[in-house]
Amino acid sequence: MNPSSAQLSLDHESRIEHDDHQAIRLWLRLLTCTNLIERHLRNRLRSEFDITLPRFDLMAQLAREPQGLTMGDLSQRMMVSGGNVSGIATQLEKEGLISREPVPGNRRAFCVTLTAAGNERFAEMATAHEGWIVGCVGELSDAEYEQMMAMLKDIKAGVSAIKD
Amino acid sequence: MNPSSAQLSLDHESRIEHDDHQAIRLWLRLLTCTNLIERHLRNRLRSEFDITLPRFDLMAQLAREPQGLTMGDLSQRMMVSGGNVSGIATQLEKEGLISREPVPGNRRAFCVTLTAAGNERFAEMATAHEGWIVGCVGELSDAEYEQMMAMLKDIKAGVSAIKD
DNA sequence: AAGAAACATTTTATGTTTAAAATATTAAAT
DNA sequence: ATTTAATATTTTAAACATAAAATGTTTCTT
Repeated sequence: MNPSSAQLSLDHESRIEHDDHQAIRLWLRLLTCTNLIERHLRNRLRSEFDITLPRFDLMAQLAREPQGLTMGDLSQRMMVSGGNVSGIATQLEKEGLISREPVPGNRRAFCVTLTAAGNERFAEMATAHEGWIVGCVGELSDAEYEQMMAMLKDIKAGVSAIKD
Repeated sequence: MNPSSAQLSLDHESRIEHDDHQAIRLWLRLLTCTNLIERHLRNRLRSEFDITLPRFDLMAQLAREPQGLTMGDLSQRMMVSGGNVSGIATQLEKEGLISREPVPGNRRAFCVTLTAAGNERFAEMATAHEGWIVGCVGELSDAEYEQMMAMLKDIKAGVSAIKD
């Protein structure tokens, strides 16, 4: 109940054992950092713009592609299930921030785009959002940034190559 | 609908714009990597051990502390809300993998421990789990590992210092 | 001792997320 | 033409997650 530990904080990394593999330590630290940043962004979006992170995420993907994306595109890019996108899109549509229109040549697909209101709203949020992220990971030097990006690129490629 | 992009994959990073700050690129890549690994672990745990990641997570924290942890300890270390831990613990208890017993000197707290069955079950999973993680992030050299750990440590400290 | 404050947990209401099934459309192969 | 397979989305059910309220316990202050 009162574990004597030399650790500074209690989080995912608390579960590390002496003999754990390097890889596990790295993974748990990675997970902790991502969770901390994600929580921070989530809280800020809520308190300052009254929006959830998934909704912001969907809008961010659309802001990048003015011509629109299909539901499947969004699912892939947001890295969540299709059913999930369906629910989020329904809400954003109800709020008038996105529109879902049938694609002329393909009656299966829907083309999702930001409405004028959505664009305006997203622009407001994007600036603040960028500031928060710089506040989280902006302290690294250019060299460190390059190193980190390269290592993460390798990890990403490796994991993507794994077939479940 | 068919954005011409030089990118290799479609994920969180798809929303990067040319003029985005370094920090945003790093954050989105970090998020992508974590999501990919987490999804992989989740799929494996389900297909090979029929358990969810949160339940495994809770058991992993307990395996590290044989004397047990309180619900509050678990909430902090798993980085999720107390109510969430309550629900997960209820299920694991129902499955006989953990036990929740009152603490002698403190009638507010509960001491949560792995049962014998829970210990046995966790041991089986832990070996496989370590292998999966090594497969995800084990390709880095020792030097790279040290660099990454150091940078993430700084990020973690910085973000932890932010008061919402 | 009494009241106030902090603590530990559970419960409730709401929302998110996934996997899987269901529905429907399109494309390919007989 | 018909079947088959692949695609795109929605719906459903179960699990997960949070915030906030409720309950009960302990500690602190007076």
